[in-house]
Amino acid sequence: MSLPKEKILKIFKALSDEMRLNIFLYLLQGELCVCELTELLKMEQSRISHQLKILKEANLVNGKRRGKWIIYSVNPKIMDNILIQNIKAQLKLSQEEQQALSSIITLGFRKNCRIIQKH
Amino acid sequence: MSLPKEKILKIFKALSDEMRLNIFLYLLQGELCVCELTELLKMEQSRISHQLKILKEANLVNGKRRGKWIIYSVNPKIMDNILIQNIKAQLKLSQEEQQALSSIITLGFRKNCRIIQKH
DNA sequence: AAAATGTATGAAGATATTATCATATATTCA
DNA sequence: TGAATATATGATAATATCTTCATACATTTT
Repeated sequence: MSLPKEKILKIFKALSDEMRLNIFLYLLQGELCVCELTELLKMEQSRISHQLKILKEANLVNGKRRGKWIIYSVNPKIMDNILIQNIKAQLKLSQEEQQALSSIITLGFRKNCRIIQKH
Repeated sequence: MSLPKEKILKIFKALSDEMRLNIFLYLLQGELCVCELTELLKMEQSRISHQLKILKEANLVNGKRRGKWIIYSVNPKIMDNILIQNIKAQLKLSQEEQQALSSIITLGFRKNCRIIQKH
């Protein structure tokens, strides 16, 4: 699948931020809820949400509600694009990131998640 | 050739600007001096130069002096990268842009270039 | 050598992006 | 139903990026 220049530009903009690129790389490994991303990136929830919105608007990811969580995953349609396939092939999470991801999954973090809420 | 995340990030940043993306697409078609880019993009010379610097720092292009001109071209090394190859394959100049490029080349614009100088 | 041409660059102002805070909303749990 | 949890979002503050202007520098032309 080939995409028009504006869409590609939007994708570049979305991925031109380290934090968003990391979120995208995590999601390429599998679906995650916001609280899991908050834990993985050690950043405030609202910050994550804002970044997710930008990734969503670039059509890179989408989120669907499941219970009280919103589960984000890579938009399957965008994976038809060879550019995105190459990003996946070329960019990998670091050992530590991969490790952190694994523990969150195996420990079932989501079930007893406690988000850093300030209020 | 595979590139580390920081380099890819820098490339995304460089290409996340419409003007820079266009410059890069033009240069994918062949080398151009600054005054030719100024003509093609209808933008101020210093603006073009600043943008070229960012593309250069991302290792996407490089410039070498030839007479009084500085000729920019795509860094051949970066073309080893499959991501960049896909960008080239997927993103094309519009008809008008392609047309403008052709005339600049065939008319030998560079030789009697007059840059919009304000001073 | 002086003038003109082509390009680069630092600084300042103009814009855009991002982070943070406060709060709203939806859902679940007790 | 009320409290707690998970997420989203608008507004503002903090930063970063971009544009423009003035000018410097290298080369060429006269």
